[in-house]
Amino acid sequence: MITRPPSIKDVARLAGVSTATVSRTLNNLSSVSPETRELVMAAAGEVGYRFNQVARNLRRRQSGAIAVLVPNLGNPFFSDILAGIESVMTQSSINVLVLDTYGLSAQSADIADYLSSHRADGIICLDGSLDPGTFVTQHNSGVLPLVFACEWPAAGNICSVRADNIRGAQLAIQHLVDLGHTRIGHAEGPAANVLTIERCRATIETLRENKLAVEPDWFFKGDFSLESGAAAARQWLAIDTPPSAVFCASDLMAIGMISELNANGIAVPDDISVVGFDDIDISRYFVPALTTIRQPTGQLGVVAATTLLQQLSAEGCADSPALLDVELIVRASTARLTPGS
Amino acid sequence: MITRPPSIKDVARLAGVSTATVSRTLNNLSSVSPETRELVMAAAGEVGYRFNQVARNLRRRQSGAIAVLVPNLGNPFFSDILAGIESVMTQSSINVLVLDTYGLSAQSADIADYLSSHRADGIICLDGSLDPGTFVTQHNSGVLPLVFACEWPAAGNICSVRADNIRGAQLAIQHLVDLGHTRIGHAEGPAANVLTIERCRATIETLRENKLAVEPDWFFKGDFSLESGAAAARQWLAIDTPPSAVFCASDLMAIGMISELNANGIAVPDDISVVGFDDIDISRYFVPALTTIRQPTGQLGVVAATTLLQQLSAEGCADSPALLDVELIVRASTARLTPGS
DNA sequence: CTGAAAGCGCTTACAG
DNA sequence: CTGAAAGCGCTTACAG
Repeated sequence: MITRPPSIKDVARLAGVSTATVSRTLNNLSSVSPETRELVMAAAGEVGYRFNQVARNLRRRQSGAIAVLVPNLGNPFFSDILAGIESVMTQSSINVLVLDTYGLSAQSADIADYLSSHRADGIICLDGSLDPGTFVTQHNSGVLPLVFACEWPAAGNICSVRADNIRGAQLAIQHLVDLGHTRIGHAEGPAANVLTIERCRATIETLRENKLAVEPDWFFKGDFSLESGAAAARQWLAIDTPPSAVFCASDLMAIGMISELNANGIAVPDDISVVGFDDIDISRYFVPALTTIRQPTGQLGVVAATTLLQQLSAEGCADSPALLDVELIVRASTARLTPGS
Repeated sequence: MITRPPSIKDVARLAGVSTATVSRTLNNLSSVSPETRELVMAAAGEVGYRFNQVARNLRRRQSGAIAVLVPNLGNPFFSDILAGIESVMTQSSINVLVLDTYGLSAQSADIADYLSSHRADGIICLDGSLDPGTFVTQHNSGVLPLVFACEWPAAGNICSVRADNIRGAQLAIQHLVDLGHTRIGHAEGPAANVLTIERCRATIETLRENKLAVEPDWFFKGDFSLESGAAAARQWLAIDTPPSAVFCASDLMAIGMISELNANGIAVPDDISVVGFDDIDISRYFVPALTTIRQPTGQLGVVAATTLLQQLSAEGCADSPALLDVELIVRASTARLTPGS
């Protein structure tokens, strides 16, 4: 025979106290006497009591969950951030909902609908292309507590945590300059993406500071993906005087590019130096091992989660974005410019 | 001034009907007359009504969420499965909670605790090392609806969806045999893992069927990771008569192995052929492009989600596990055995 | 330190 | 087709 699971009512009855006292005990409120506490805990154990989060959430008018909007779950870079977020939230006993915005981005109404039905108390958004207006779903025209991580919307003053993309691009370009390269190109991320814009701008500025040419033909459009790296390689192959070094906006692009160059008889780093961005796990095992800019991926998730937690406890968000350090990792895909190349 | 968000009570008042009627309208129950329906919808729009899932869930004694237990979120293979699950669940308006079991596996009590507080209505577990007993958290000593995907517990008759690992290993080994290899090794996944066991067993059987040696020294212990592939390479280098071909239990291991071999002057496929397993995105861009066994990763997630949905609607689960097809993808990391190697 | 009671925002048998 | 009412399992001012 199927009975319903025990509630605090059953615990209260067995312990001979009120449900209020059971609740206080379960919540570790100090106002419960040690004797009563023991009584309640014993009763809870005896009836096999299991706390019901849904009931608490309804009463507290919250969902007990935060939503993470991921542009593309399949991308290891994003899932690493997600792992960082998850580790923090689990400790706070907050549920982590994942939403893949891939495909949904177009109709962000879907996302707004989803979030508007009181499913999440806050949001971490890894997709900078999403209009923050999407999240204005609260009553009182308020916005759900919201933190952008990694990417962020170009407009407005939104709470965000970021890697130092400017410095990343500077490090990459300066590294190539220091190796003697004078013809340096850049394989870009998706147009309009803030990361694309920052890395691209810093690339150009650093080239100028070094009095090097900024040659439009050496800037290849892409979208962070493996395939767009391969496409950049094909463009490179078609250029009369191609750059001797290319800074790619992601490791995946660098890998795609090197792969396609290789298939066409161009050797890295002998014929061309390539720098990536991200330092995903595979980079150090790629052949050649990738020189790249390391982002603190997991840390990005951890800080974003911590920041959101602060917002949830009404502490607000710092005015300026949290900027996390990046680091140049020199491996085998870059080399000193040799006369032949 | 902060007011509370409108509830069906507010909608009912404005529409001049009962909350029951509002609820029926919102749930698209046919028993509502078209006129009333319109009245209600108009009122809902006017007050800016947003449905409250938490309240529904409490009333229906459910959580409206399923939990996905992932051994390691950072592994692109798992996040691809997660993406498949997410796509199905979102359509059914069910929340997807992610739990990284990395680190928690030891104290599976944590997981049991988490799940026992009525947070999830069902579970998809990608971690075969987790004891299904962990999920016996329901009252009536019932088990939460549960589907294992990709991995599964060795003991018992648990609902699961799997790739055809046996056939995958057969395809890999037969491919190497067909290329003329006679000394064939295997880089294994983690000990005690069902995938390791199945792939290993099928490897041995296929070698025997082809009357080839099963040489213990040619079986390298690993754990699916890049680093364990590199470790296998170091072992390979230390062998007097090493195998001329190695089947790796994962693409990551294959990549790690090839990378380390390369660093030691051994060329793939000239000196040794290597086959992977999974066909992760990067495999076709690796240098050399990986010959591998393709698993229908996203599909694995989709089928697991669909299966769990069936269980949730009390349709139960098929007795035999769902077996998804795998496919041999021949690329550049394997080659015909040449006299020199 | 503890209890009685109201209430979170829904759903759903029951009655009409 | 519709309403009145009970109830999901908690929390929390209020009173003592």
